[in-house]
Amino acid sequence: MPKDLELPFDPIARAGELWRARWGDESQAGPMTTATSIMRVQQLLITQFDAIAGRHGLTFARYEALVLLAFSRGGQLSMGRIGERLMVHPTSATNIVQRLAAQGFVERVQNPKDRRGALAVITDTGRAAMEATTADLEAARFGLGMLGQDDQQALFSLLRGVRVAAGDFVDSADRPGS
Amino acid sequence: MPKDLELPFDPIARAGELWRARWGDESQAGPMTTATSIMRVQQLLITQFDAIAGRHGLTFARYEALVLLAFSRGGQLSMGRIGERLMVHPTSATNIVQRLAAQGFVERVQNPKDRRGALAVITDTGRAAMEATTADLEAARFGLGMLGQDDQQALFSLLRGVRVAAGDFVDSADRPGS
DNA sequence: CTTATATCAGGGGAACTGAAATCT
DNA sequence: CAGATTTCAGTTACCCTGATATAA
Repeated sequence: MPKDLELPFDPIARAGELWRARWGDESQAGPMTTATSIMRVQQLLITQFDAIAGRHGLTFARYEALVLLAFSRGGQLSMGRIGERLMVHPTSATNIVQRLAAQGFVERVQNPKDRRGALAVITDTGRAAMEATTADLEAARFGLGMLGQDDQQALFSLLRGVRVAAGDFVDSADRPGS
Repeated sequence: MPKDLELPFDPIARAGELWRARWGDESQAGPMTTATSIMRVQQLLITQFDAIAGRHGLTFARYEALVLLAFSRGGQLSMGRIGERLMVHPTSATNIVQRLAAQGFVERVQNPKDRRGALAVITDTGRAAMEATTADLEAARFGLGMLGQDDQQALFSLLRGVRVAAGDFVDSADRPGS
């Protein structure tokens, strides 16, 4: 979706003004511009991240899978758990792992404890690609270097509220009775 | 990308802890978790928006194009301007308009002022689909109904900072000399 | 038998590149 | 002629659905 063309005005703010003019209702223009901003910033970040990961033969999605494996015990995980933790469909997990395997970044082995199951195991070259990508992403400060630590923290908290409300996970702080 | 599976913990916060444990460096775990949060929230929103637009035969991308046309003089715009304002590649603009035209939501006409150019003109049924989708999105408060007006405004401002830094548009407030 | 795990086949919406046609 | 506008063809990456094989 990306594009970099520099407009002399903020297109999102302008859309908000049109919205306001048409419905004269700040209560709708606000959420609309904020939602649009989230989408635009995501687009800016993913473009940047994919470019960085691409320098090491990865996409950001595949990089995330490598990070997950690298952080797991023995560097291995079943397809099911990968899908779960990456929040993608099981067939997407299979697909991602197949691509990584074709590149030699992971190896597919049979799960000895469940012969239905396959395990993805990160290889040394996979670990190296992951670490090189990580270093570059850190150097780019994950595209958010312009935010001070307070702003970055505030942004995380606000977004966390959205995720909790969407039922993304059970916020244990929401269950005082347990 | 979506999935709705409810985990008993915040997977993003957990990834942040692992990051912190490995590199012992808050300055990296913070931006990383915040960036991941942006991506996840975008995913939650786009899934919801696509579902709503789908009730009216649209995707969110096509809905955005209809909104743009509806707000334009005469309800018409060239492919180039559509791509520019939607921040998508020109070929993507062509593609979106072709799909809308196939549905009868826009009509393609020759630009009388530039015979190279085509114009997309929104039709009455296109306008109706757009307005029905808008009503549903507003009812859903653009997926951000859980945020108070202050929080919503704060979120917009923080994201605006990211957009400005990325050079998405020229912030006139950044040019005191002009 | 039911359930779980993973894969395969197939499709959709979106984005890109490169090349071409058409017009200014 | 050069440059702009749009389209076309082909590719890629991703995510999904539905059906299937295999094992728990």
